[in-house]
Amino acid sequence: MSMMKKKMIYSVASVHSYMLKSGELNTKLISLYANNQCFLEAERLLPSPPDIFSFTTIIYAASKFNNSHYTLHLFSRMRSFNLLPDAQLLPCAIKACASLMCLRIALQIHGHITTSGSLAEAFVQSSLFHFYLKVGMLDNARKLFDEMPDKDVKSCSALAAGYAKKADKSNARQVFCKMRESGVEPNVVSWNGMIAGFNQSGQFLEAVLMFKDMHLSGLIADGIGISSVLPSIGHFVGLSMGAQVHGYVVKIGLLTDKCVHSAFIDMYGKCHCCKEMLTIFEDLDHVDVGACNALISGLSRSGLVNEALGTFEKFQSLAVELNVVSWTSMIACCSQHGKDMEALELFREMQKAGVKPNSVTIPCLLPACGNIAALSHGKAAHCYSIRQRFWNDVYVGSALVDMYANCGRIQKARHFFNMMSEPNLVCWNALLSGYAMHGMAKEATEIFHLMQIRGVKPDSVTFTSLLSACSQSGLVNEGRLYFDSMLQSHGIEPRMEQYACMVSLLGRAGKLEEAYSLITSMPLEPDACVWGALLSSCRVHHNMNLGEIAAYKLFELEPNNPGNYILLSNIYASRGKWKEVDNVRDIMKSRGLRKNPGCSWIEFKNKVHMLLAGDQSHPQMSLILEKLDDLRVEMKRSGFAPNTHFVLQDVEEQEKEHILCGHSEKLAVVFGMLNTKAGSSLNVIKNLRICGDCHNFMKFISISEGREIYVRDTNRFHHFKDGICSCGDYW
DNA sequence: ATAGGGTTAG
Repeated sequence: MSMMKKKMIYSVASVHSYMLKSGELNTKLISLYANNQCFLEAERLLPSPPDIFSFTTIIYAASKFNNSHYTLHLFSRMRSFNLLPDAQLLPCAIKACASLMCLRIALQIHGHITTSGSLAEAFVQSSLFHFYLKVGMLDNARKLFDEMPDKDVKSCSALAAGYAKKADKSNARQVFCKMRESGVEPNVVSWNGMIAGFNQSGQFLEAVLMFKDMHLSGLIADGIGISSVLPSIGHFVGLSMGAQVHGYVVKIGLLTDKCVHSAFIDMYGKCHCCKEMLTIFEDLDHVDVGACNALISGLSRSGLVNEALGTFEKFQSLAVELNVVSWTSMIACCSQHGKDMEALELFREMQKAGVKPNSVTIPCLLPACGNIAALSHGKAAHCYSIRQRFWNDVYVGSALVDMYANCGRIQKARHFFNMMSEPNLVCWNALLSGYAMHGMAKEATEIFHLMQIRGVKPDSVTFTSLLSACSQSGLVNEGRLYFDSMLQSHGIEPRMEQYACMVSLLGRAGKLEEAYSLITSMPLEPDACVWGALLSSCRVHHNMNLGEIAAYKLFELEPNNPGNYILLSNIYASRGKWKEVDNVRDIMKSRGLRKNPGCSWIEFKNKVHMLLAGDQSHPQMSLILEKLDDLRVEMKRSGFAPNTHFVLQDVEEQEKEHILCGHSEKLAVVFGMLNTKAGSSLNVIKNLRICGDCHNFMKFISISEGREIYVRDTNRFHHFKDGICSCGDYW
């Protein structure tokens, strides 16, 4: 307790004892205690039965000091004595509700106000109006607004800004224009409210237009307006306008405001102008957290992950007080750029540093858990969300659904989804993509129909998941119907992703010609994903003609992606066309792809091997064996690590796990092992989680029962049973 | 007795 307060109590106490002696206990004394924030003492002095005046005195004081919980407590206590508050007291309670976002009590008070007729009082009306604005119940606010006898600049601007914050362009504009028409000119605060509102609701163009209109109306922007419009410029309009505003700000001398600085750094970061961003940062007099955070996110946005990490560490060593935003940005940066382990580590350090993760931190962290199937970390984040009561946040919720699905726990994802009270489209999509990833088409279509029943409008992402689920399960007719319904029933123009899904759907089902004619007739210029889908299908069905067409398209579109060359050579190999295989290899070489053929060659070798293991009576058996030996020699000669598959056959059980962890081509190894007679090999990889150095496509494997195996690549889980993948692909 | 505007993380 401060000295001041101690002294105060001391003197208040002596007055108290004097008054007790003289028997003059009254509201003045209560007021004395309450206005010095000694509420318990004040409450103790309430007469019995308490009267309305004493309560009023304490409530005023509590409200004056923004003690919202206490204000509401007194209010309910007063009501428990059947004392009715007079109108003057109502705004205090409503203000407390607003600061606590307590809707329930506010609605009760509103009811009381309506029945008691105190709504006629302008100040009661006004406080309720602002309450509804604050909690975003615009319809209620609007009703009160329309009944207001005199609508001043403040209420008009507040309502218009409220609509802007809700992205309700037409209402925002309407209220704003009406205000001007009725002769009330908006001031800088009114304009700023509109700009900030539109910016926050993602109406970037609208925010910029408002800023321009303000300028045209002859008003000069202040720091708040500038820092509200800059993010929108960064998002939407781009550099030239940003630079214009920069000049304008320099001219009017506003480059002293902290937020303006951060906003400029952020704006240049969003436009990927790292040089300008750094210049502004270096010119700062004082290192401000906001500016640091904007810098980190700017570096991250341009993919400069190491620079961002370095900057972050530098700030730490400079003892800059890094806040939640700083840590969260850094975690987001890592999990977005493949540094998943680092993200988990940062989350730990953050808590060690005493910075409390919030509801934004969790959805930044969870993708990192999902990427490397770090289920225990994901679960810990889930528990934390429950303790902090933000598991019902839609961002947290969808990230949790995603994480569980990525970790192979699709039932858990569904279970969690069912518990959410108001899942939004992103949550539904997360669940749907989880089912798609697990190849559970039946569940995916059920979810899609449930969405319709619940009135959730699907978007492009929804259809990508739905179609990819159909594609994996071979539901050709259903997939076609869904694809056609996109435009016809839902008004969504199919995009590249959906075309790629359809090509894959038709292709996997063996309808390669149909897939090809879809490609040639599509209204968009097919990209690498579309051709890639065709090439993969051609590999599955050993279709050389279309495979060549697709592959050569891909060699143009992504000449440096070794995967395409490998796919084509696999098709040739499956047909025993060894000369063509060598040709492809030569093209690779000529394009400088020799650097890392190891992985590719092992993959190729394994596929040949799979073919061999799967079909002992292959007509070209001897040729294949011969080729295999050649490759083995070639591998050794090029100095690559010992061929995992062969090594595994020769080593002791306990060494196998070690070898698996150190190699990138585990997947093929796993497959190979399933095809070998040795059942014992399965024990070695049981529950083995591979993370860290492994190849992008092979993040982890999990094994359920017996000879069934689940393998996840970047997009989906593959279910292998007795060496056969449910999706029909080879691995 | 109440009341309008800001940056950075998803």
